[in-house]
Amino acid sequence: MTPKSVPSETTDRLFFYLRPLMCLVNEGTETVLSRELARICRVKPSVVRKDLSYLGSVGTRGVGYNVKSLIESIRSMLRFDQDIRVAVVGVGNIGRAVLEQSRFELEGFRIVMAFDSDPEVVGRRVGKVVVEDSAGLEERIEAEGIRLAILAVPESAAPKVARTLGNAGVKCILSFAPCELAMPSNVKVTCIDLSVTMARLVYHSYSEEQCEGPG
Amino acid sequence: MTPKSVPSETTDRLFFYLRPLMCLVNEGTETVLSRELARICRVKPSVVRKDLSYLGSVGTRGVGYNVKSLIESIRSMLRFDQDIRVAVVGVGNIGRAVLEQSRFELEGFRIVMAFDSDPEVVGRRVGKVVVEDSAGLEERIEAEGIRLAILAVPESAAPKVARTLGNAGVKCILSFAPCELAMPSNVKVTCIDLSVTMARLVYHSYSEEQCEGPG
DNA sequence: ATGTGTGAAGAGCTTCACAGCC
DNA sequence: GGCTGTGAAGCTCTTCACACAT
Repeated sequence: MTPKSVPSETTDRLFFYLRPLMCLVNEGTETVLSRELARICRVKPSVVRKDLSYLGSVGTRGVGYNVKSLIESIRSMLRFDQDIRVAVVGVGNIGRAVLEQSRFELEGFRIVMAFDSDPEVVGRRVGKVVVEDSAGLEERIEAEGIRLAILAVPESAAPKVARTLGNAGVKCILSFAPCELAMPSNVKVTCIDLSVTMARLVYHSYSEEQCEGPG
Repeated sequence: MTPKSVPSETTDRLFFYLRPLMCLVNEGTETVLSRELARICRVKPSVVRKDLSYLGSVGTRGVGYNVKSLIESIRSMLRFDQDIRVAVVGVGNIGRAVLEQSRFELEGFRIVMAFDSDPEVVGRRVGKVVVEDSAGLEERIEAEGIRLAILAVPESAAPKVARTLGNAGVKCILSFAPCELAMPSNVKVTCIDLSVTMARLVYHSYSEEQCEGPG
């Protein structure tokens, strides 16, 4: 039971608000109106206000929302108030891209380990970590108490590696392999599936065309 | 106005059903029950039946659904019955990963062009295409009538390149740059935002824990 | 007997208008 | 005056039970 039953759409949007808010704070903006945040995120102002109302009364009537305290409130509600430690498994093209993304640190993630089975890659430094041998994966991840792993291994290896991660106590897997991982329900899996994403995108582009086309 | 107002959640799930259905067809399975498809996709059988009912009466009572004709029906409704031609812009780690993903062809996508501005990369063959110079991007994409582009350039370059793509007539952009592209409404943009995805994943893993923990 | 197709009830989210506070 | 906070209405999606087809 959540304290007051926050709609899941609302929590999804709260995550989404965080990035523009951090941009605003970097630009030195102190206050933001529901109208502005709505414009940036392409939702309605009333949606923003309703969503933020689940945080309590975090705004000031007649003035708007204080950006910094808004970020804090959101991160607190989303259990995102301390850095999340991440392990990357598989250092191919995708794994490298993730490891070299320095932005993650600014956004509350810390990549603390990377694994690969290729001797060519093991021992090399990529981003801020040195790639370790997959052989020690389970033990190392369990020892470090890693909650979230990014799975960037070939599809053929994915289910096996995922099981190992589950045994090591990982609770979340972000997978780039577009296949069923068959994990128990206590391990949450999200799959980045480009085919599905692209197909949806194209579909929606046709629908819009119909709506906006000349009558 | 859609013919009979298909819920957007339903179209989303229909895309999602396609992959397991194609696996089934590859395994030689001819018939599938709503119960099985539901188990694979982790939804309820009644959801599957309701979703598929928007395609018309595509199943046989007492028997199930014919896998092949189901795939055809779904692809037809989703306007996904012919290959989608794709251009990849930016051949760094992510661009390479996309270009080398041979799976896309099996799933209805054909990557026909790739662009980069780095002379080191231009002219090289990656996957099935030869990387072209970004200088010719607008002209080439317009000439080929590309509808969907995958944007895998550094964040700093993303908005500018996106504008060029828009001018070239692209209708859909799948972006890996986690930033606002500020496109007009006739260009649909989907952003692969790992930070948001990871944060949501971790959040949900905590909620589950509460529900399933020992009372 | 078995599994699909569907109307109607129910749950959840969105929207709007305006009260409340600065 | 200006913008937030919110209850209630409206809408969309989900769920369930059972009629219907094989």
